[in-house]
Formats: sequence, C-alpha cells, structure tokens
Amino acid sequence: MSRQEILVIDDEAQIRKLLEITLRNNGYKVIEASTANEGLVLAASHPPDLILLDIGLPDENGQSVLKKLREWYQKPIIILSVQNDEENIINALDNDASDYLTKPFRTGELLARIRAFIRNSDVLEEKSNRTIGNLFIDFKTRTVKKNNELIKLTATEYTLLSLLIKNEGRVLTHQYILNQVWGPNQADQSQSLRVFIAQLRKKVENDHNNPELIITESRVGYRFVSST
Amino acid sequence: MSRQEILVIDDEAQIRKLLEITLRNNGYKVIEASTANEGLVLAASHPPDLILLDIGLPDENGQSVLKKLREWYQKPIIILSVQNDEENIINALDNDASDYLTKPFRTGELLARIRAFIRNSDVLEEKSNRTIGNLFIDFKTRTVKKNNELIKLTATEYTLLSLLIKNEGRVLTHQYILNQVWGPNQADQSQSLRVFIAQLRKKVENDHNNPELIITESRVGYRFVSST
DNA sequence: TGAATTTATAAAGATTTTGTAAAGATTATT
DNA sequence: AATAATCTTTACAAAATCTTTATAAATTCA
Repeated sequence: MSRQEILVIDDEAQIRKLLEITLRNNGYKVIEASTANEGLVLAASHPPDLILLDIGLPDENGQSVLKKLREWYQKPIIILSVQNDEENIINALDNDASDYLTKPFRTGELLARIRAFIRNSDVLEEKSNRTIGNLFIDFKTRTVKKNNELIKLTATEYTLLSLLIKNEGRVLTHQYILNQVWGPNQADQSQSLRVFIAQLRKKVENDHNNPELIITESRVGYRFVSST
Repeated sequence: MSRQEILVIDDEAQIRKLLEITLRNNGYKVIEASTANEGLVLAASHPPDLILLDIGLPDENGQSVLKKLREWYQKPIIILSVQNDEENIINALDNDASDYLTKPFRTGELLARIRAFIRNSDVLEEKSNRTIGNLFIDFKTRTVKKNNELIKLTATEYTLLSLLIKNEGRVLTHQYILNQVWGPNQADQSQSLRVFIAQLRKKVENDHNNPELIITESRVGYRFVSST
C-alpha cells in the first residue's frame, strides 16, 4: 500500500510543525494549509486520505469549512479544537466530523485515532459482522455473543449497540444517538439513553463499573472503543 | 469463474455511464436498461448475477418493479436512491431488496457491496431438506416430520414454517414475514401472524409454552433457532 | 475545594407487544 | 347446499419492554 496522505488545516505554525513531524515520522505524507480557503483548495485538488481540521480558523468559521468539505468528501475528518469549546465540538460532530481532539493533545492518541480511522474507512461498511475483544456481533442474523455465548438484547438495546459498533472508535453525540435510535423530533429521551447505556454495559462489559467498550465522553456523547 | 453480469436499471444516462465504466473496469459485464419495462424484459430474457435498480424511475414505480422482479429473481438486487428518501428505502428492504445506496455514492462503496453480495450468493446453495433436532422438513415434497411422524400443516402454516427454516438463525421482522407470506400491501395481518405462530408451536415444539425452535424477538419479529 | 452539572443505577409505573381461546367469516370439498 | 377445513377477527390475559422517578456517584468548572 502506498503512503497515506493527511491534510492538516491549521493556522498555528507551531501546531502544523508538530503534526508534520509526528505524522511524517509515522509514515504518513503530510500536506499543510494555514487557512480555510487554502485547505479547501488543496483538499479538492488532491483529496487526502484523512483531514485534520482546526475548528478555530481565523479566516472562516470552522463549521462552515466542515460543511463544505462534507458536501463531497467522505473520508475521515478529525477536528482539532481548544479546550472548553464543547459547543463547537458537538456542533462539528453533529455535522459529521469523524472525531475530535482537544489541544494540547498527546501525539500517541492522535496517531491511534488516525490509524483506526484510516484502517476502518473502507473495510468497515461492507462487513456483516464484527469481533471486538470477546464480543461478537452479527448484523445479518441480529445476534450478539460474549465469550461465545449468545446474549439476549431487546430491540432498543440492539439498535443502540449496533449503532455504536458500526461507528466504532468514533464519538457519537447524544443528539445523534437520540435521533438515530428514538427517531427525530422525539421528546427528550436522554434519561432513557442513560438507562439503556447502563443496561448494555451490564450485558456486554466484563465489569460494568469499569467499562472498556462503551466509553462515556462527558458532555459530548458515547464512543464504542476502537478495536486495534 | 466466468465474468459476472450486472444489470443496471436507471433512467439517468450519466449514472449509467458512470456505473458502466466503474463496473467494467472491475471485471464485470454490464447490461443497461433505461426504463423499468426494458429492465424487466432484459432481466427475464437473460438473468444477471446482480441487479442495480434505481428506485426513482419515471415510467413505473420502483417498488413495483422490485416486487415483479422478486416474484422469480432470487439473486441480489441493490437499490439506488436519492438521499432523504427513507420511506422508499425501508419499503424496498421490506420488499426484499438486498441493500441500498444513496446517490451520490462512492464507487468504492458500491464495489465493496457488490463483492460482498456476489460472494455470498454462490454459497447460498439451497438444500432440499433440513433436519433440526427432532424436526425434519422436506422442501421438495412439502412435508414435515417430528420424531419421524408426519405432521399435517395447512398451506399458510407450511409457508411460514419453511420461510423461518430457510432463514434459520436469523431474525425475520414482522413486516418481512407478512410480505413474504401474506404478500405485499396486505392489510395488517400481524394478529393472524401471531395466531399462526401459536399454531405452529403447538404442532412443532415439544412444549409449546417453552418454545425452543421458534423464538420470539420482541418488537422485532421471530427467529427459527440456529442449528449450529 | 465545593457548588453545579452531568452521568449512573435501581426500582416502580406505564405502555406496548405477544399469546391464546374461541367465535365469526371465508374458502374448498363432497 | 351442506360440511369440513382454513383463515381472520375479537377479546382478554400475560409477558416483555420502555419510561420515569428518585437518588447516588462522578465529573466539570469557577
């Protein structure tokens, strides 16, 4: 396989430098843009395998950049954002960002996410089953096994779990989950969501007090861990 | 293995062209139809290995084309649909479409799905009888035996049971069962379905109060237990 | 740190779905 | 036409699922 290309869109030269070195050392080819406009042009003229997008660009609102990209670009877009910018992060995820990282971030974490997304971006959709650790889900037959034993899930539990797994490694916002599982313009079911997450953890986790599969992203949503 | 043949039924010449080139470059033989009628004729005169069907054809409702095809065509039918046409998509899946793609679609995704389906459809060779526990069904003679004793089933009972067994291990939704057994756009027969399930259990299960073969998946449908 | 917000969980309550018997309607058979 | 067989509908009970309530625990932020 040829080298994967990553487009970095960020106005801070320091961050770009850091990303460039880190990514290059890990075998990726890096293309850099310092403005939204430049980023959009580069992405269009030479579509990369993944985009790292700073949501706080000076020349154009990051959300709008994201939307413009998503009109045609389907591969992973990971948002970079400063801390305490939850509104923006959630907005971005609702606009179909693949994931987010808050600056400053650990490069190890960044690399892990990138690997997960690049690996999954093609393969995942066509598979009719997944194995994650000792958990196995078969979308065709609608069955879930833990340690090879069938687990009984209710309709909603299954819908929720399969949604999480189909988006493994990716944060799903509360709003997104609610829309997908309970349908749109539903009364607020966020308490129900919490109850169902708890139920799922009891059935699916080894120790439901220390969830290793269904991860809470406080104030944002939930994430099914990415299988390495 | 000789080249797989794919029939494309779509009124938009642009899309047909795109599909034709993509598919041909990937080793498939492509047959094209620009109207529902032409598609039906071509499919019948020269059955392809897979059909790509645009659900928004001008001359005839896509659902009706799908139903007509499904009366005799068992291989994969993948639906092409514009976005935000969920009702149509769900309807199509209920009418036994194999999968769907919303336009615009990534060609990579399309190819992946096609590969997955063509791969599977070979394996799905139909057996002419099955034994599950002490139950034996012969599809050729339409007979069912329990502990080697012939069981008398009515036509509907047999249709329902054989549908379940042919899909053993997999959940069949109420809607799917209703479409398959009672035919499409039937008044809601879900109460009848419940009655028939009860009748079948009395005839087929060892203890109809503890069904071990025909399993209820609450709010979803029924599943004939997996024999593996 | 300590208040405020968010998340987790158990248990009660409400709702929906499913199962079953039996009556009524329809279709097929003699 | 009468009878038998099959299918649908009705009515109600039982089971399963989902939502809400109440409260505890954890997390975030000033």
